[in-house]
Amino acid sequence: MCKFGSKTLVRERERGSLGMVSPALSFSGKDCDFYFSSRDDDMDENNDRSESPFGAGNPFKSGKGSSAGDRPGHKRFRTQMSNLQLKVLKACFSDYRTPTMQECEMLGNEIGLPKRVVQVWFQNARAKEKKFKINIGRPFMISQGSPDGPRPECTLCALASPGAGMLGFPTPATPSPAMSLSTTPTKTLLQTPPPPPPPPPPPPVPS
Amino acid sequence: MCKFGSKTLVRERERGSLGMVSPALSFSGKDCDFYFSSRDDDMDENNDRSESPFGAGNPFKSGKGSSAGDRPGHKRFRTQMSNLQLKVLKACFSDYRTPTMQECEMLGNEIGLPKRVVQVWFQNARAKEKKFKINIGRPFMISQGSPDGPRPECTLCALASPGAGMLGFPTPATPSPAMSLSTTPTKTLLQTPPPPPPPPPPPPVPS
DNA sequence: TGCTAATCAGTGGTAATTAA
DNA sequence: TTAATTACCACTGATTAGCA
Repeated sequence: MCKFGSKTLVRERERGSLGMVSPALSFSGKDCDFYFSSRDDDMDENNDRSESPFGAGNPFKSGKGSSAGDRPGHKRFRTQMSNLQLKVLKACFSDYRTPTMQECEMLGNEIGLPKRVVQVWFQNARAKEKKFKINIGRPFMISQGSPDGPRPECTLCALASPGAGMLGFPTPATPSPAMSLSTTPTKTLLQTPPPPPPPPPPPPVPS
Repeated sequence: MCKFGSKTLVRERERGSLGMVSPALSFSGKDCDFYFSSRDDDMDENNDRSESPFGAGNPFKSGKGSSAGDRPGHKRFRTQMSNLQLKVLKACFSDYRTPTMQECEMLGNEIGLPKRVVQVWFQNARAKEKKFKINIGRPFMISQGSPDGPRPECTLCALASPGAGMLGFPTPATPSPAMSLSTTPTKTLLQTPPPPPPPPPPPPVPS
């Protein structure tokens, strides 16, 4: 089984092209260096966006092809996100924790970060949130309406509360199997409202 | 280790389509721009891909007889279906599980996917369904009213699928017992009307 | 140092292939 | 065609490592 291979990202998930109505973030962020890790697991594709409003000065992309990471003596690049970028990311995160690749890409374009970075940020954010929840929920003192408590509500509909910030999630700290519903409601990130909901039923083959 | 299922989410979102009525798929999907997958390793893609509603990019795989797949170093192309496409496919699947070649072709045209992809999808769908059926019939706790599927929705809000009939397609193909619920009903949040909560998308950035 | 971006390693779903 | 495999790919959890 091949575990990972490089990925060519050809994938297109649900193309949010729909209407991305994104709020046009026109930030003037400042720095955003991307680096590319071309390691296996991820793909990186650097979309070249060298001119994004967020400023992209990419330091130098490590040569990519060759695993830049394993290079001893090579520093790993660490993207320094601007406040603005973080703000946007957090805002989005409160809405949905697991954007699709495509959404990551769009969002990345909006704020001037490579898709990969956005993706990683979300991953880390999810991890962080989870860890946090577990911590507070653990110790004996769970009694109470614990903040994170096992909220019976459904993750589907209970999106995080807007103001909630990261912890807005209902998901119980414990990943109960049953819950694997993973809250990820993937939806179009930037709330693209475009096409109404139309699940066009399949026509029984137009014969 | 039960981790959560991952991705599944992207796909099957709400499936209330059961009733789906008007088909009307009039997509013009056919564009099919194909991208040739870039090859070898990383590279990336970046260009935005097509814009058709379906986006279908058909990679036209297997082109020549030289089995595209066996080519070492050559990645096998993997079609990434959009939600819309999946929705349609599932809906169709609920109607008839074994469409003819012709039907596959027509359907493919409607949604912008090559006949072959449609055909394969149906094959896999049948296989998955079968597997699923076998699985649920076994393990403990199957009690539930629904013979076919786990109901992912939440009772609180009942947001998810109303009738959730799962079109005949039990999405959860997960083998793991515990996970069987992982059907992640991902739904399109976007359209979730419920919470008026205005998810602040990306803040308008103060320039 | 703590926070967190990036990476490593492993898991699971599923599109595409191959065998029967 | 079905059944079994193979290969792709996004995700999670755990680490590693940069920088305030």
